[in-house]
Amino acid sequence: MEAEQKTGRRYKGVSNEQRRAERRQKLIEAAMVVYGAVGYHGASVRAICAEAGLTERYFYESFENGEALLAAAFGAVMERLTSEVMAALAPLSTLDMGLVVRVALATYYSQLRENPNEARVFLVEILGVSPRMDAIYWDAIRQVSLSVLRFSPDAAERAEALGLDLDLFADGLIGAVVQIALGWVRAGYATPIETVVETAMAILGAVNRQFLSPP
Amino acid sequence: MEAEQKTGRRYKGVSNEQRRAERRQKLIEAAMVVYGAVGYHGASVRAICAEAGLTERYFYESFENGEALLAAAFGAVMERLTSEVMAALAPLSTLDMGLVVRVALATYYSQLRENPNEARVFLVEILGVSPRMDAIYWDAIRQVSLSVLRFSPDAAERAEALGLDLDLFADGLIGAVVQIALGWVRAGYATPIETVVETAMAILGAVNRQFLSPP
DNA sequence: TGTATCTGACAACAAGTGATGTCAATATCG
DNA sequence: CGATATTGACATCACTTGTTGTCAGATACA
Repeated sequence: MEAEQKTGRRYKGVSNEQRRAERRQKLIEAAMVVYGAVGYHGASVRAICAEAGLTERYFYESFENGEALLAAAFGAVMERLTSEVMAALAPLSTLDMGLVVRVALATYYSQLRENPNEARVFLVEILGVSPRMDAIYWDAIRQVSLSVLRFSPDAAERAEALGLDLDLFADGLIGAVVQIALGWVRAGYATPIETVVETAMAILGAVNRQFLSPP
Repeated sequence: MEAEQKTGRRYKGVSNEQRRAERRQKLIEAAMVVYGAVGYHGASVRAICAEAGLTERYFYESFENGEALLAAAFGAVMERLTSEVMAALAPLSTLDMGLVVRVALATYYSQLRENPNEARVFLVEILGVSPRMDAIYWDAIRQVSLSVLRFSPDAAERAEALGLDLDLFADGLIGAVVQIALGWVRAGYATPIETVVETAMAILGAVNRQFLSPP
C-alpha cells in the first residue's frame, strides 16, 4: 500500500532526510516566534507555516498535529537549556556546591533572558494544554529533581526522618526558581541578573544550610 | 435610545437583580466544572451554558465574553481561599509566626484538595491566556506577597542590604508553595496533607530562620 | 382579563480551524 | 531530452466557535 522509500531524490544539493530535518527545525523555530507573539492557544497551524515560509503539507510531514509541535518545541528548549547549564558546569569542581548552584542558576536565567520566546514556551505555555503535555512538563520537572538530588545521596533518608515528601520538596525548590524567573520575565528583565541569581540563592542557600550542611 | 430600567419585574418571587445574580453564580459554578473537565481552552460558551442549565443569552447578560467568566471564576476562587485562610487565622495570636504560617498553609492545601476543580482554575488554567488574565494572576501574587511581607516590616531594608530583590524573593516563596500544591494535585493528593504542610514549612522555615530570626 | 415582561429553546451568521487534496511549475537524473 | 520526484500556492471539506437574533409560551401585573 504505502511505498516505503527509504531515501528519496537529492534536491538543490541536499538529501531527502536533511531537507526534512531542516523543514522540521524551521517549523520549531517559527513556532517559538508565533508562540511568543500570541501564545500557543492563539497559534494556528497556518500562522506557524506562514512564519516558517512553508506550507501545511510540510507541517504534517513532520508533526501529527499542532500539539506535537508544541511538545517538540518544549523538548528543544529543555535540551538547549540543560546542555548550556552542563557546559557552564563542566569546568567546575563539584566540591563547592554553592558555586555549582550559582553558576547553574546564572546560566539558566541568562538563557531565559536571551531567548524570551523560548522562555515563554518553557515557563508558561506548556501547562494545562492537555494530559499529554502535562506529562511532558512533569517529566522535565522530575528530571531536574533527580539532577539536583544526585548531589545529596542521603536526602531520601533525611527527608523521611523529618517527615517530608522528597518529591514535593524538590518541586518546591524548582517552583521557587521558576516563579522567580516568571516574575523577572514579566517585569521585562528589569532586575539585574546578578540580583536575580542572588535572590534565588538566598532561598536555596537557606534550605541547603538548614538541611544539608553538618550541624 | 436604550431604556435604562433600573429594576425590572419580579419573577417567581425573586427580584430582577437577584435573578441575574443567581444566574451569574450558576455560570461561575458551571465554569468550574467544565474547566475542571476539559480545561479553560477546551471549554466553550455553549458547554458552560449547558452545564449551568442556561442559554447563551444569559451568558452575555453577565459576561462580555468567555475570558471575563474565567476572570470572575478566578476571582471567586481567590476570594474564597483568602477568606478561608483569614477565618482560620482569626483565633490565633500573631506572635507565633511559625504557627501562623503553618495554619495558613494547612488551610490553603486543604481547600485545594476539597475543590479540585477550583484548584485547577487557580493553579493552572489562568496563566498564558491573555495579557489581561496575566495581569489578574500577578495582581493576586502581589496581594499575597504584601500580606506575607506585612509580618516583616524591615524586610525591604534587609533585602537591599543583602543585594536581593524583595518582589522576586516573595515570588520565589510563593512559587515554592504553589509548585508543591501542583505536584500534590498531580499525584492525586496521595501525600497526607500533614506531610505536604511540613514539606512547605521546611522551605519557608529555613528561609525564615536564615533571614528573619535574630542571630 | 389583557398587556407587558421574562424565559428558554433554537436558528442563523460569519469567521476561523485542522486536515487533506489538487495541480502547475521546477529541479533531478537516467 | 524525457520521465519522475519535489515543491509551493491554493482549493476544499467538515466542523466548531462566539455572538446575535427570532419567537412561542410562561409569568406577572394593572
